[in-house]
Amino acid sequence: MFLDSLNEVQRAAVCATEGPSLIVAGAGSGKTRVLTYRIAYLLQQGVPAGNILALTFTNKAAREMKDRIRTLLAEQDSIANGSFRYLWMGTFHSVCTKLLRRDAERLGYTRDFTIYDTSDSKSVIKAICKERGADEKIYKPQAVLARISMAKNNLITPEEYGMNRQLLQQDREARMYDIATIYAQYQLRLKAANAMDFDDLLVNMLRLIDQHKDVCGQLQQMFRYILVDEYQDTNYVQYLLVSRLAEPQRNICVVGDDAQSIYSFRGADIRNILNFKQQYPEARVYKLERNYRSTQTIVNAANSLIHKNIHQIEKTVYSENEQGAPIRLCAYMDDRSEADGVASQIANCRCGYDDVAVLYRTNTQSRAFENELRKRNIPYRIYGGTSFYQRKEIKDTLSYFRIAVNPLDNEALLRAVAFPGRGIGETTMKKVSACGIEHHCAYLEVMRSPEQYALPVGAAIAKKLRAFAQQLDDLGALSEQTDAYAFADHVLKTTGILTTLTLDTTSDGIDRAQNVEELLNAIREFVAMRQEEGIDFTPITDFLSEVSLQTDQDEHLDDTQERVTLMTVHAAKGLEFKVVFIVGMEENLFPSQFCTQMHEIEEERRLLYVAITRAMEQCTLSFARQRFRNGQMAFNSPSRFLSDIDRQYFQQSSSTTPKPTPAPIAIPRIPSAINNQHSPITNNPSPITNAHTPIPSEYAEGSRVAHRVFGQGTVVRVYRDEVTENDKIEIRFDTVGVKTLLLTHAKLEKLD
DNA sequence: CCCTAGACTTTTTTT
DNA sequence: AAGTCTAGGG
Repeated sequence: MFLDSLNEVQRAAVCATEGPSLIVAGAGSGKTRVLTYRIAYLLQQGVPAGNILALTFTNKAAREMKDRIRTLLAEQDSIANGSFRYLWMGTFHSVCTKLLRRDAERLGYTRDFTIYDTSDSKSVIKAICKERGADEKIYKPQAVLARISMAKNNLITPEEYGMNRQLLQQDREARMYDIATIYAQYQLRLKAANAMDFDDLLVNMLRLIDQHKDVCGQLQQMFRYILVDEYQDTNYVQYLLVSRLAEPQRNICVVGDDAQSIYSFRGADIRNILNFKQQYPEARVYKLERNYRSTQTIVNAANSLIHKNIHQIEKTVYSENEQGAPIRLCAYMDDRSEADGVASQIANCRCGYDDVAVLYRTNTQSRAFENELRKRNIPYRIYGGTSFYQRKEIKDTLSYFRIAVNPLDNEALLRAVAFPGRGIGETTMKKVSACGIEHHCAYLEVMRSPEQYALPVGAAIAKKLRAFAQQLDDLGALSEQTDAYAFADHVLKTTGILTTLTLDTTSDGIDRAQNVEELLNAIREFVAMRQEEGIDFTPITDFLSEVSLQTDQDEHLDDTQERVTLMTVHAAKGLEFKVVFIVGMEENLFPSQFCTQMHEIEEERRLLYVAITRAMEQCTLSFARQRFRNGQMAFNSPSRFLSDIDRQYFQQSSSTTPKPTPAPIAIPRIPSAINNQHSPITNNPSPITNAHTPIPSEYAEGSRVAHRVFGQGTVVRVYRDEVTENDKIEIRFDTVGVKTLLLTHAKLEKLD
């Protein structure tokens, strides 16, 4: 029997299928294993796959789990093998989307509703703020959206928001007095556009089951077994959703680790897991405390760190693996030498590239490592950052699909109008949108018949508007009859997207054209895949709904080459690597500069805990004494967390070299006391770079030139900036002082 | 209306 | 550094 490979607690947790269970799973304790075995076990017990709902937090986790179950069932040669694909498994958001599409009409949406991503949402908020004449310096779209999102995650309606003293007080401190109204308008706009944002997917799902008892009953009947991974990262709405669906059978199994809760910034509430036992008094609790992944040194070092947190569930994670190598700590002069040092350590590493990961706090840190790895011909794979579907050219192209499927999608319309340029400008679209809002109709509708809505535009523009509306309407009609691939191909060719992109022969422009080609390929593959599943007709709407929640771009990059993995610590959750480098261990970076309160620092500490426990054999921490950030050099002291880790687990330094050295050196002194004070970022006005080479030019040093804006001046020098690889000219203007301009762009006139 | 050059701002993590 | 915003010229 396949349960033999589990330890006792694990097996018990797998087999306790009836009633609520809480599995507290320490890092590396085989949590995913228990979940996958549990599902496989259920299937083997004859539970139909369609009755099982498994919720994960990221796409990656869902994919991983699916693969593992597939493998497990294949090994077992199980009869359950075939039904595997009827499993309900995915992120909260993707499962909710699928369920919502079936019953969207009940909530006043069509089944083709659009999912607005963050940039769509921000754009809506920006428009609202502008219309209201709000100060853009204070009402930053991102900040406003964060407030709205927070409210939604806690199921607070706009009306409730307006009456909530605590929220209003917080807003007052940020000098935003109007969030409730903006929130209300925002919701109206989305509804009118037949669109939901990420949070709406969850909130509306909850509304659906709360307001429609039949749907609720049906889903409760269907999901007889519910499993939730990473339960410590669920927010209030997710908690309510799970609670509702689990009634009345209460076959709910949640898995999590409070020590790995790292998503409170998006509303995750650790109390969900802490209070589970109170919510389900009959729940069985399983504690998985033995770590199978890492060496004792790594586990103990991580423990010593996490014990510095005040709030935690009592739990002893231990390893019976080898003691293993000590944790290494490397100090570098700057970010570049850090990347250089890590790359050279990777090059000399005896293990395969697949076994190595470089983990960082922020996505922007990846660049330095990319450069150094490329220099050494070390293949790497980068996760996160701006995903394929966020790129401008892709978003532009997708907006044509979006509007064809959902003519109310105003954000898509605004994008489509702007690219490729067709003589309909911002001013005109401002009028169109104002008109659409006033008449409570889609912007597209206004464009169809501008005169009917008394749009104040000239006849020529009205004609352009009508023509474009007609084109989009035609696409809409076509999208229903044509296969996704044929449709996309048609859109690319008839709207001028392809021609415009191929016109640009700069290297970036070629990239963009290729990206769009790749999108077309992805659609072709999608259609082919569906065909294999026996679905003959795949309209573009199916592709859109599949793609809108997809964030990992290079999933289909299934090459066989071994690669080093580069990603944020957040993205690394749930993964493991033999060798892990955790870089940028500096104050104001890790922990992030934005945490001020203790609970935020504790979350960052948990984040480092997650990072360290990804390592199986070797873990190396590093920091730089100075690094380029936002175009300036920043000096930060080593992270306070370094002194939270018990010294005995570090490699003891044999000699202390005070000299700056490019090679990793043992840090002479770990900051001893906890430094509660944030050391401010020091700005160095003149970065210590000597990468400016004089180049020959028609503008001699000391010669007089004239600029159309800055007036006359004297050339100081002309040089090549090795960092940016731009040729620059520095001029001392008579009236405005010294300016540095791009040589190729500056429009200068020589004076003799 | 559209483009360009220059100024100005932004700072985390993800669905 | 990189992206967004704006003024001004075409």
